[in-house]
Amino acid sequence: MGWTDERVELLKKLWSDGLSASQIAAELGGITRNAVIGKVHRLGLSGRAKSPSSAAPRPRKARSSGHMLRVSRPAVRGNTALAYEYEPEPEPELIEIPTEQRKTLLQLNEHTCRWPVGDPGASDFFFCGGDTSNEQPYCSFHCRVAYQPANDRRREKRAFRG
DNA sequence: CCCTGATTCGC
DNA sequence: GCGAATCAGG
Repeated sequence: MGWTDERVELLKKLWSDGLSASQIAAELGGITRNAVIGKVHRLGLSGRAKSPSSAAPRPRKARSSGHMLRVSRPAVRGNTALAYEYEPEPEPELIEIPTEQRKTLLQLNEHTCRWPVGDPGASDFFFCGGDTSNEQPYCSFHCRVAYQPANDRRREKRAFRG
C-alpha cells in the first residue's frame, strides 16, 4: 500500500485533527503507526503540541561516560552495536527464614507455615515452616503476604522468594 | 504493560 | 522514500 495523494491528504487531515498515529494507521488501513509517523515526519508536519521531553534529541550512541555505564547486554541492530544500560537495581532485601525452621513437604503439619520458598522442583525448595496460629495456613508474616491486595505484584513476588 | 511520538538506518 | 526497530516518556 503506497502513499497515494488521497491517502496523504487523509493523513494530513486526521493528523491535524489530533488523531494519534495508531488511530490514523487503523483509519487508513493496511499500515502501521510507524509508517504514519515516518510519513508525518517526511511531510514535515510533525510537532503537534508535543510534549517537550519527547521532542528532545536522542543520542545516536550510548554515552560511555558518567554514571550511566555497565554495558552488559549490547543491543545490536544490523552491524551497529549500540547500547547503554542503567545501573541495575539493588537486589530486594530477602527475608531470611532460619534453616532450622524450614520444612519439607512431608514435615508440614497443622502448625507449620505452608508458604513455599524457592522454585518448586529445585533442590533448595522448601516451605517456611514457621509457627501458625488461628487456624491459618501460614505464619503471621506470610498471612499478610497472602492476603494483601493483589495489585502489588512486585511485593508479592518478593515475598514469594522468602 | 498499555500507549504516545521521535529517531535511526537497512532496504 | 519507506517503515521496522528502537528509543524516551506518559
